[in-house]
Amino acid sequence: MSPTAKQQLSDHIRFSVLSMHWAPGQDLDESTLSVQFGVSRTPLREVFRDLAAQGFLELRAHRTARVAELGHQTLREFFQAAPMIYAAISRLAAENRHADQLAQLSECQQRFQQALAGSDPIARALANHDFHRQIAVMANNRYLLPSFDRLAIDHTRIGKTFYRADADRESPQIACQQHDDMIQAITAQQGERAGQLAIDHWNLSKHQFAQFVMPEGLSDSLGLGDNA
Amino acid sequence: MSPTAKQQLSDHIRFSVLSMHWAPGQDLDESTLSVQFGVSRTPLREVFRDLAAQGFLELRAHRTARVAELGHQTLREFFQAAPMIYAAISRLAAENRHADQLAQLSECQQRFQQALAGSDPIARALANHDFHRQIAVMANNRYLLPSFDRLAIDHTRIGKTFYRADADRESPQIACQQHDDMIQAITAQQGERAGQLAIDHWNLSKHQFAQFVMPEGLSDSLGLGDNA
DNA sequence: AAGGGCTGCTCTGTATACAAGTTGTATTCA
DNA sequence: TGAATACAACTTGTATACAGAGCAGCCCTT
Repeated sequence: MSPTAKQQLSDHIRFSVLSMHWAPGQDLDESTLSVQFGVSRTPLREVFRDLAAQGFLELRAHRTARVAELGHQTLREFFQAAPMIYAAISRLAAENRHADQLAQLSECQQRFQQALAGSDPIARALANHDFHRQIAVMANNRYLLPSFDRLAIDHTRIGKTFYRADADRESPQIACQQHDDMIQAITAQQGERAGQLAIDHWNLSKHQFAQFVMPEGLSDSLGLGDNA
Repeated sequence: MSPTAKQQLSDHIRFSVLSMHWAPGQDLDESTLSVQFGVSRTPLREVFRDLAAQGFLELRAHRTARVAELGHQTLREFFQAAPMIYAAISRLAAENRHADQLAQLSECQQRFQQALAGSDPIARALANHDFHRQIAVMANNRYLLPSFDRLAIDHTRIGKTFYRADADRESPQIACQQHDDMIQAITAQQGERAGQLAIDHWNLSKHQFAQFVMPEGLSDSLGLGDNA
């Protein structure tokens, strides 16, 4: 077995989940994947456990592994937790970032801009995902990171669900500008400003979600008012 | 193999870590534990991975599993994240709790009071741990729970580190009263009040930590001022 | 004809043997 | 005498075979 086979498998699953190539709730077959990646079931199951802990998959005893569900209850919990965690992560990133991490963040933003220029919505979503995760790494807090990761996974998946090419033609540019502002605030170690920018960024994202028709009454219960 | 052997193993490790019976950084031997609990290495390693994901252990490739470290950097991150998460959890518990969960919370508090009456500091710490985790469950948010769990693990371990039987004779009673207040706020679904009570509770806990001599300069950097 | 239970199949969970990597130790050379 | 290197013992990682639980389909009963 190749030394990177496990990593390739893990990357493949993460990509398939984030891109919604695998639908929420979809079953995964151990033996199929194990032959596909030339890995035996033992390390494959370890990968499953790791990814389940990170929020990509769900494991149930004596039952097949599944892509993490994304239902009404999940959405409700997502909207309750996201703005708070995002603001905290952004503030801490400004306070705790190391100078050598700033270049990496700029690289993420560059890749995001390139993805915006392109036409692949999945590439956009993943570049955006990487940008925000880099900020989370710079926040340098092992207690907040697992929550952030779970939020980011579902944020990317929800974004894919709600994506419409015909609407919000200007939103990506606004988001891009907000990214630049966040880089600036983090570079200048302006924690409060970084936190506020995260809220603004969240509200933009939420606005896109809100443009869709929600199941009756859901819109209110998701707290779609402004968090500013 | 007994169907509960894995659970027993998992419980034993959790208890050993939380009680500080196993010191932070201590190595764990797979084969010893596997014979001790009558489980083969395969399920044992799965337990290790789960507990590592929850913050009890740390796994490094090709190296022995360890009890999660608890150093200066960890403490710093802990003090940055704890008040915010605790307040959010408490507020959400008040907003989202189901009526049938209130009885369980009261039971936890009862057990805590019994532990206070007793003389075993570890039993106190674990009862306190269970009480707060019940609140976290009632918050009913899958995104915040992993962060809370990691914080609670280290909070309990830090409490054990800083425990002195000779000091703070009245603190446990204050904490107990605060628990009762939190139950009241959660029962009445007063989110804001529950959040404030969590902050108060945190400040009491922090005060106990602050009574100890910190490594030079650490006290300031941990944000030991009031969060109220 | 419909409901419940039985049987057989499939997939998950576990044990064990083997491979690969790491660490400690001893030996050799400068 | 000290350091570097090769070797050996041990630990972790992986593959595979087997055991046991869930699930579907069928038959039997009512």
